Amino acid sequence: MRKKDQVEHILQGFNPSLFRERLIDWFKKEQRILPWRENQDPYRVWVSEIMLQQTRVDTVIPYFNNFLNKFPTLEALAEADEQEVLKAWEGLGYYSRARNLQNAVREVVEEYGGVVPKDPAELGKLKGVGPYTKGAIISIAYDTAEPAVDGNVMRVLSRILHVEEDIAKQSTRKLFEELVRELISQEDPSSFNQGLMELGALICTPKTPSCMLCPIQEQCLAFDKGIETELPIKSSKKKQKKVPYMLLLIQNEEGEVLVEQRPSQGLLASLWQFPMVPLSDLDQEAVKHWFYGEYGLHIELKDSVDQIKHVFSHLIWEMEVVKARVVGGKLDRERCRFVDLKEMNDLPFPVSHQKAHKYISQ
DNA sequence: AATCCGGGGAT
DNA sequence: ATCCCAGGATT
Repeated sequence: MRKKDQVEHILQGFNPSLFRERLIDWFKKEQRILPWRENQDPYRVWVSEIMLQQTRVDTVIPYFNNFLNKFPTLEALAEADEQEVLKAWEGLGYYSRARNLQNAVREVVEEYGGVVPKDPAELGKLKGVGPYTKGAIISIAYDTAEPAVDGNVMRVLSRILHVEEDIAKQSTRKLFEELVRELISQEDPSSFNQGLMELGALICTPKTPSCMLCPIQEQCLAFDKGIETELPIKSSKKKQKKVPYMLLLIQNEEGEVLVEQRPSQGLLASLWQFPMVPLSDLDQEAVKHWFYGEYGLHIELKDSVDQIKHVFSHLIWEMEVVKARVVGGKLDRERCRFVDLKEMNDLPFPVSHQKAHKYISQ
């Protein structure tokens, strides 16, 4: 009840029909030509929305085209091998998106007869489909008037309507959803939602918005007050923790390299990597001993060839890349084996470990 | 409400 | 260096 009063207060004196008209006209004229805008196929819209989570349009385009080539339909993706799906996602990040997408697609094929649900509640139950993605799919693929509030929408509306709530909070996203429910076009919710996001991507950008080109300039409270770069307000996140590792490039007599598959949950789940020795609780002399205990192999450390720093959203890996060779023992570890370079190329590797590929001797 | 989960581009 | 990106799941 309080949030409703807040919505009413924020929209006091605002002209929604003028806003809708100008936004949609601008979008229809200025929208970018993008592969997922070729048609309204719910599967294509779905794949694009998952890929676009926390990921820029220019980054997604080649992945989207490749992915739709390999998995053209819901059924094709449902039947695909998970490793193949991860390989198609390699380098895109947030790999649980790929696994959740395939899980959800399989559910749609089995439980919904291969038809992406049109009911928001049903759609929202699917793995990886949250409040934003649900609204995006339902409005873009099915022309249903539901909010699709992402970072762009919160930035654009916080400026136009002068909202000073912290957009890092979940409750603020809900506030914007209520605002969009009042503003959204019932006639063309797809162009309205996409228009808000397109405006955020092309005009109402984070640092230096192009207000002189904005179709909504006349209605924008932030522009009127000259505070557009002060909005939105977002609390800052804390910085990443550094974790030191030794990355081992271990080759046997045949020149094959030791690789292992990461656990099926957590960071970089199910991707492949080179053995990493945690150094935070280990001095370098103890590495060989630790490695024998974990892998059953006696190794001899050779050259240290590089120092790789890889930044994640919540931590930083600092990896010393060391070459090594096997001098004895017997490999005894799950999800771990020697592969030649041809095999290695078929396995999905995180970018952090791709950086070490070039140091492998031929 | 916090934290986890990738990688890259813009500033 | 810092921010942010067509966010969601887990705790």
